[in-house]
Amino acid sequence: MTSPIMSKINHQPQTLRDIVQERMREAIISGQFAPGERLVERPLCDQLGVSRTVVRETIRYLEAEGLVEILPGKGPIVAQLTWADARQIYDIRQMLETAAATECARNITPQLAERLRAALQSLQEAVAAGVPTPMLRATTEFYRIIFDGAGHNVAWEIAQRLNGRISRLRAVTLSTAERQKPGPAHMQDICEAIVSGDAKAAQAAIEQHLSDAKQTAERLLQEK
Amino acid sequence: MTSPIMSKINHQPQTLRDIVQERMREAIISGQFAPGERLVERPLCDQLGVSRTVVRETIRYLEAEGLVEILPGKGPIVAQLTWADARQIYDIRQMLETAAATECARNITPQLAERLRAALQSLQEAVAAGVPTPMLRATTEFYRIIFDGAGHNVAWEIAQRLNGRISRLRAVTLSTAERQKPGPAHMQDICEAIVSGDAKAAQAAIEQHLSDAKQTAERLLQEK
DNA sequence: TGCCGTAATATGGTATACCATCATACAGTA
DNA sequence: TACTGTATGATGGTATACCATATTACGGCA
Repeated sequence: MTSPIMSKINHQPQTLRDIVQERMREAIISGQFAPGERLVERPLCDQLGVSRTVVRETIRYLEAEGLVEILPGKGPIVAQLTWADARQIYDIRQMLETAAATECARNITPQLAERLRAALQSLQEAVAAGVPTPMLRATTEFYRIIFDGAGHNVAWEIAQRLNGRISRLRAVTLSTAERQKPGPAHMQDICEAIVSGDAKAAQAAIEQHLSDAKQTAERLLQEK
Repeated sequence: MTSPIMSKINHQPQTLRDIVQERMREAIISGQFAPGERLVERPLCDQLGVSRTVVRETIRYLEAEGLVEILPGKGPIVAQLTWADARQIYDIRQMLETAAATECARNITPQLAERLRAALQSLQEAVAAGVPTPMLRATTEFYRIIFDGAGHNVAWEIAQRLNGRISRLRAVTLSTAERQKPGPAHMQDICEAIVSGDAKAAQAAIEQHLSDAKQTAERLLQEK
């Protein structure tokens, strides 16, 4: 009875909601809907082959996530990002990531170090290949390990949500900054600092990295 | 035509959703539903006099806020708070509040100082009266001014959401700690530090305050 | 008496129907 | 021709209907 064969089977009903949520979030984050664009429910339903119930519940969720805004009396639109908000998001990310890196450095173990190095490796390969999506994914994975190593799951959720809101900026900052060396170099600094348990250095590397990203983002948002 | 009488009238449709959202959030935060308690939709509908559509959309929103969890194949329950999560929440709050106080101190103006002092006054009166709800409200208002003065609206939203998740703890920590002097004293320290533009002192006061709250919270959650 | 199977019930998931409101377009009139 | 009023369509808000699943309760059988 205690054999793994007879352990509780993992039966996750995977509702339509979950699928649609995932798809719409991805669509917004990847820029398939422009900021400010109206999300008209019925066409979305046709497109996804589901009922309005599902789409509307999804919209409520994404609204709470900050990816969608509701214009009262009008309807949902894709959230628009101001520079004022973006700036704050970068600042908050810096706090969260710094704290996570510090704690992660404190908790460092050989296994954790190995995972970090592997993630860094993947990241560098993705950067070398130059394809945006895998780069973003690898970057996310790298940070996920840091937050995980720190035991900062709450902060991770917040950071992820914030990242969703600045996704458009991230896509561009990654493809410009990251490809031109400093980005991956920073990542390597961060990795090495954490692995060697040097919290101060990690903090500095993260600060450097994010202030670069912030600057690039500012240029982008200002010119628009 | 430029007279205020003929300016655009402020017509906000106030949907049932908004009302129900407010009510249910309040109900959860104020502890009218116990953590882990199932939120059965139909009874809620009867109670509130609305359709399941409205209740379900509200649940989706509160789920994203972290106040409600969905057990797959079961349904929604009031989110349960572990000490591991609570601890992180206090840490994140400390970062956000410290940053806000620092920035607020940097931006201090006579008007802002006046608003802060007034809020502190109200807070002290509420504490003197000893009624929990006004105390919570006054505390919230005090912090709101700090975040507002810092221009940290994004951080404020995050802090508010985190506060929702630890509301039960806050209610208790406020009624124990705050009434016994240190709480209000800390608030006064924070206020004075900001008003005099002393960011370092504000940071120290906030740290002191939150580490107290964190300790009280830990005792509470451990014993449960 | 205890266990198993089936029926009834509770409950969430999904689809659809209906209504109110707002925008738009068209037609009629001055 | 210009303006106004009405009709039509688009769209979100809300309610309801229906289905699938999971739990519970009860009754029959060994």
